Amino acid sequence: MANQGLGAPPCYNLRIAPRRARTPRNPMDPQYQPKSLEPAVQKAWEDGKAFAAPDASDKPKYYDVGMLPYPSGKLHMGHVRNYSINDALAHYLRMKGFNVLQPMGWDAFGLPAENAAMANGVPPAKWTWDNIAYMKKQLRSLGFSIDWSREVATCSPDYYRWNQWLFLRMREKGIAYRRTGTVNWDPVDQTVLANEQVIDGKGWRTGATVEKREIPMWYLRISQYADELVDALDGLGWPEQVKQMQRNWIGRSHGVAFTLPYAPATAARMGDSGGPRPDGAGPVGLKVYTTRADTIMGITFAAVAAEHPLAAEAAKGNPALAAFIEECKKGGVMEADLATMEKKGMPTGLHVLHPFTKEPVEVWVGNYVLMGYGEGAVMAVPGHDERDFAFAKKYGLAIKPVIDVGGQPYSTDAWQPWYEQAGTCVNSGKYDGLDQQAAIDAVAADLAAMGLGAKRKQFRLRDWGISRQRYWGTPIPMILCPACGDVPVPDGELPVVLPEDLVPDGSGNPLAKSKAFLECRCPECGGAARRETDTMDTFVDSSWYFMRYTCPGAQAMVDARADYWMPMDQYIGGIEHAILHLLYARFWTKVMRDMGLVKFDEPFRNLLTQGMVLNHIFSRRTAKGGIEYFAPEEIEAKADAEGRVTGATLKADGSAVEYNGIGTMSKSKRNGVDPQDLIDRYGADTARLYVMFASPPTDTILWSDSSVEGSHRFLRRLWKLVHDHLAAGGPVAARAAGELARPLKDLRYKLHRTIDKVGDDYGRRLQFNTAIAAVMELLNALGEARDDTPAGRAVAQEVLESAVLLLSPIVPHIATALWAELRPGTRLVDQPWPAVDASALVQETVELVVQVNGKLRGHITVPAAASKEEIEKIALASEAAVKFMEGRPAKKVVVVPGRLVNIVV
RNA sequence: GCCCGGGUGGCGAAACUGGUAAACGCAGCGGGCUUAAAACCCGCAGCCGCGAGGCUUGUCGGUUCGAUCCCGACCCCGGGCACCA
Repeated sequence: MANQGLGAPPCYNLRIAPRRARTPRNPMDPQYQPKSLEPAVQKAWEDGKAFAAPDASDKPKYYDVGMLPYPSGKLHMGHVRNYSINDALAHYLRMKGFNVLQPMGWDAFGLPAENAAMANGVPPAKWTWDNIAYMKKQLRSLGFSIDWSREVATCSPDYYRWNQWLFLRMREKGIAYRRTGTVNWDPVDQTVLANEQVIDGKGWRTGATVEKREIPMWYLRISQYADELVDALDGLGWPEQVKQMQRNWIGRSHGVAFTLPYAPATAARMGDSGGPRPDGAGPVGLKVYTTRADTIMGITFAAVAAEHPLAAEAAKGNPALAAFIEECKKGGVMEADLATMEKKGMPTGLHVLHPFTKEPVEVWVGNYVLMGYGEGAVMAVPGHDERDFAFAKKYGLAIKPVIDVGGQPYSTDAWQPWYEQAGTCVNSGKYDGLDQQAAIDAVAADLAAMGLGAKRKQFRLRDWGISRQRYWGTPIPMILCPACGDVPVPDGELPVVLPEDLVPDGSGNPLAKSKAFLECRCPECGGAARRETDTMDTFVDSSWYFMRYTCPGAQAMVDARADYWMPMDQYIGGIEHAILHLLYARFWTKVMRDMGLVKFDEPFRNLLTQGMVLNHIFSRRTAKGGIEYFAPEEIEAKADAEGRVTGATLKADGSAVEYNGIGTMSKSKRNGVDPQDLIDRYGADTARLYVMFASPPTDTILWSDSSVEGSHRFLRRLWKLVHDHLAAGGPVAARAAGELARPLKDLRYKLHRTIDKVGDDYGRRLQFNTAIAAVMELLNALGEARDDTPAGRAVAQEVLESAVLLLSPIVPHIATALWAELRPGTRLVDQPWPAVDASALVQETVELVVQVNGKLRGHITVPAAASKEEIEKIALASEAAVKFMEGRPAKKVVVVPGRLVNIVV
């Protein structure tokens, strides 16, 4: 408008729409318009198949996978965070010359689909496939460099047939087997409940008190691989934290298993003499396992789980005990609940004998003894085991200290953490004075000599129960024949296809009511038979999907292409999967290896566990006693001065709701944040930049959308810097190495330091927030060093090209557009990662900090090559040193080259 | 309860191997540009103190010339605990 009226009658000017000067300019838009720019860039990638990964290449391969999403309906911020990290690495490694594969798929079986079906009557299959379609659109709009030709949905028969096939192979090898297991039972709905569906010991829909129930289930013998699963952790490029969690989970311990012989009356009751068996099968009595055999002289009672056979025997003719055992069946099976329960018990009236003193020891039933670990029975040493101690205090049982820890005084008044530390045996007869290991060895040897026991390696890890009494999962390919028993479905009849039109109603598995599915012929005798209606745990689905990505359409479970891509180079997903999913997938891989299907031992070479994206959780009880959740945006929350939420009401009607603290974003708790608003308002690049800049990937973040604006502002600034540079004379050749005057030399120093740092952040540290900050600093420095001379413009060109390349893994759309303008005729996707110019990093002087007694007092500038002695001299002569030494002599001078000088007076 | 993490300005964070605490950004304040607003640009900014200076990384204690970082105890928050995924 500045040239309004120039050379033309004003009346015409009013009619001409674009009143801006029509100077020849770059065809690109001077405004940053992600809405139009991003789809155009995405289309160009798609048309050029820019991210299709060939199954063979001269380049080294890099297989980069994000844990596949559950198709819950919409993406949430956790997904954006996860796949933005994956994608940044994928782009970075492509630029570093790797053949990169980044695939995507769907963990499509699971409970939420059944819940949705119950809520609105839509079959789980339709709900799931609709969600997949929507979420795929969202992922595409985020512009991730995914090779979509390899997509896997675990609910498609082409995929789950191989779950069934491998299950049958495992059964043949005895890895899959059937036995009873304990489940949560809702007595009102007459159905098995998932742990998640049990809230405070009650069914989530009915509010009824949950009970434990024993039912037959299929198990996979993961315990057979326990040693290898522990030992192989050492060689993995995983966070130490995750390896430690897996080690503790597997819980390999070295202890002693032995028998506490029955006392004579008990032996008679148990129908046995109490002596060694004539058949040599070992002595009869109560079998226990302990890692603390050194405390054996401190036994004051024994305790068994409520489910232990001895408890059942003792309950005969003891109504009080029978009632207690019955009471122990109340409540769910969750370990957290069992462990926090008040310790309760009851004497059985039965006795065993201490193996060495032969004194009678009373056997109790204790609700804190787990049937699933060891022998389901323990020798109780309240003096040195916290749980035994609490139990003994409650029931007035004797507490006998038998370990001395550094002479500290023992008191039975209250438990002290050091009571369970290793020490020296006391009050232990012949073992007195022995240290822990010597005592364990001696006790084990004596028990062995008596034929009562031996050292044993024990694991905490239990076999993997895969049976689920649910519809929306992989059918277990077994047939139950009244004549032949359990009969496997023949390979030729796989897959056993899950019908997709059933709608669960909350009263058990609809497969069990579907004649079409249920009724079949026995493959062995041809008689009428029934199909197994249990389906597989969805962790089966996620135990090998990453192998199937590598060989889409394979006629076997996997083919040779899996050997090219696997093992995976980088796996990224939430820390909540640190144990179960990652352990099961490792186990599954080893089984496949032992069957000759794959050649590697471990599936995931490197692992990044991203922190959770957390949000507030609000809920309230329903009239029936169940629970319902509310999204944070439906809530008006009140907070105290420290920002803690103290109360909350529903915006709609002002009714009170309960605040449940903060927790991970999930569909079931309704506290996920849909990133779609962000994408619609600011574009994918801003959303991606924001999640990457907010914090390091391993940190948890509490959701807040307040600083998104800043990320968008930065991209606009970048856009403007490039366009201002080009407007001042078009693209020029970037600065090559060579001598420059001071401000430009400093700018190039900053540039190449930044290239070095950003590469290190992407490639080694996997920390992106600091990489982005470094580029921000670089662009700030460019803005300050405005220089329109040819040399200045050449350095500016180099800085801008580099900044675009450095940011491109995180914001690929804007980077693609800006690159096309900075280097017309070339494409960003063809560019390598920028190289560091070592000559730009040479400096003549360095600035050091001067400290007196460890406190910062001033700065000195010294030649980069100065020796420690020279630096010390300059520092002592500096103004700051003279002032703060106050004439005192230096007792000591610490020189840290490149950092500081500390003068101690 | 057990196992694994975390706690730094008003907020997100940085400090990578024990060496300048608070880079980079958000929010804020002051100024410029504008008729005005938006956008943009410049500047200020941990706390106390007029200042010199002192204090500050959940709390308390220790090691060290020097501690956000190592050690001990405690408090709080998150993840997992085997049928949520």
